[in-house]
This record gives sequence, structure tokens and C-alpha cells, in this order.
Amino acid sequence: MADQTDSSDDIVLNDFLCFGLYAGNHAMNRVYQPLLKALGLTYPQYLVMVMLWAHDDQSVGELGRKLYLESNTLTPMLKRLEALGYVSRGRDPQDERQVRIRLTKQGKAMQTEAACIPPEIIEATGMSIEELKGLVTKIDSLRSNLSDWAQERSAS
Amino acid sequence: MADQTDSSDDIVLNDFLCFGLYAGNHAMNRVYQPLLKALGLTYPQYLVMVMLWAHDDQSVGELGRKLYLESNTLTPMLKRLEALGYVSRGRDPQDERQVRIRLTKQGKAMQTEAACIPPEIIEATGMSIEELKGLVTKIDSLRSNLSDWAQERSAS
DNA sequence: TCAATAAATATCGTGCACGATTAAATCGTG
DNA sequence: CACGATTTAATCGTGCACGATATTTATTGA
Repeated sequence: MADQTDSSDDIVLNDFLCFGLYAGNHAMNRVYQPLLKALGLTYPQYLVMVMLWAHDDQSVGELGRKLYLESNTLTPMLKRLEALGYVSRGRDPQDERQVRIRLTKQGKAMQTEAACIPPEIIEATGMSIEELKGLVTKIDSLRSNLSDWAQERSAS
Repeated sequence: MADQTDSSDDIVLNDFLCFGLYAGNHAMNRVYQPLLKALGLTYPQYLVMVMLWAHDDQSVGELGRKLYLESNTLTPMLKRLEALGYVSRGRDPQDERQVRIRLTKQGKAMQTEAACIPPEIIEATGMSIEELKGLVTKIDSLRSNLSDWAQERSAS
């Protein structure tokens, strides 16, 4: 009985954890929203742009693996980004199955406009860089564990 | 110049933080999904049920304040829970503006079925109770800071 | 070679999230 | 009492997230 805590405690803790992520994500969204409105981007669209700024010319699948999203979510989103004039979409001549996403001139130019956002977010968190680094590590480790568990689950 | 770290570091850190919450939330969703499918609930619906199990008979507004959601999200969700037979919706006779949400017999009964979920989630996190407690505290503190910042922003 | 399989993307339907707006009930103050 | 302001839900439109399925291209193996 030393290796297991009180189960009612587990319930509460779990609820707070799942809810914490849920609410934390929403709160982050709401901080980003006014900042992104100036760029005409939504939060998920911004994440796509961040990925492309880091590494231009990626396939839908590559973006999906990094963002943990699939084509059913990405395709419509990328079409919107294309309609906004920030990316181009085109089949890869070497493998016509793939669609390659590239930044347009306008999309590249946005990176400098967006540079003002991260410092604002850091400030909004009200945490020190050290605290944030620790939190990022913990959350990523949590995400990784959860992903592994879901993976094993679906395999069985 | 001692009070500000390298700004390029900030950019990376910020991107990882926002993305961490985003991806962590998704991962949590994906762990819950197969468990909740047995109950016929979605993740946000489950959160509503958790709130009602803790305290039955709440108004839409009360639920919204706890879940950080508003009627535009809650009303359709609560109607679905009503259609599923888990809650009832009715105007408060004392204040006809309010709609009170109550668990049905079936909704109350589900609590015992759902009791098996939290321990599974705890296991899926692959973390110790102490680690989780620390993480929950940190994330909630982050959420609180972000909310305050968004609040001040919109006020100005 | 060519049919079966696999891989990559797209489509469709449902449910959440949220800004903006609307409608109804209540409250407050003259 | 009356009427404007406030509170509470609901409605509408758009975009994300995702399960299930379809479509197209590439690969593999008799």
C-alpha cells in the first residue's frame, strides 16, 4: 500500500491535470489572438507559419508529423493560408502524391512582423525564463508519454 | 542588460511553450477519446459531467465560469448532453434568465462507470504523483497569469 | 507486365471554440 | 411606476480537430 496513493486523490489530480492543459491551452490562445489579428492569422495557422519559417518547402505530411495533425485538418488550413497569399501549394514533380508547401514572398515577409509576438507572450506568462524552460520540458515529456500510451493502446 | 535574455532564445522558448500546450492538450485528448467512447462522451462533455458530479444543478453561467467557456459554446454542448439523456435543462423560476443544468438519473449513474478513467490517465502520463502535482500547479499558475494579461489587455 | 498493396492527400460529417449579435428578464434610479 | 442599463442565454458564421472514407500516385511481387 506504499506504492499507490489514495485513489480519490488520483481522481482529483487527474481532473486538474486534464483540465489544466485544456484551460491553459485556451488561455494561451486568448493571449495570442489579439496579437495575431494584426497579421490576419489564427493560432494554428501561426504554428504552420512558424514551422515554415524554420524550414521552408515541406510536404503536408512533414508538417503534419511536426504539428501532430493530419491532412484532414491541414489541407483546409493550408488552402486558407494559400488564399491569404502566404503559402503556395503544388504537387511534387518527383512524387505526384505529395503536395509541397512553400512560403510566398508575403509569407516570408511576415516573419519580421511576427518577431514582436514572442517577447509579448513571454511577458504574459509572468514567469522567468528558467521557470518556463522547466515547464516546457515537463509538458513535452508529458506529451511524449501520452502519445506513447495512445500508440500502444491502438496497437493492441 | 542583465534583466533580459537573448531574444532569439525567447523566440524558440515561446514557440515551444505555446506549441507544448497545444500538442499536450491534443495528446491528452487522444488518450481520453478511446476511454470516453465507452461512455458516449466527448472530452469537453466529460469535463461538464465532472463539474456536475462535483456540484449538481448549476446555471450555464456558473459552468462557463468554471470551464472558461461561454454560452455560445456551452448551449449547443448542453443540448447534446440533454439529447443523450444525461442532463436536463430548465429555466430557473426565480430568475427566468438563467437556465439550470441538472444531472438525470442516467447522468448520475455514469459517475461510477467513469471512475475507472482517472487511474488510466495517471498511468498514461508516466509520471509520479509528485511530478504531476507540481506540473498541475505550474500549469494553473501559467493559465492564471495568461488570463490576467488577456484581461488587462482587453481592458485598455 | 500488371494487379495488389501501400502511401499521400483530399473530402465529408460532427462537435468544439469563439467573435459578434440578438432576445429576454431583471435591476436601478429617477 | 417607468425606462435605460445590465445580466443571462441563445443564435449565427467561421475555423479547427478528427474519424471514416475516397482518390490518386507509387511501389512491390508474382
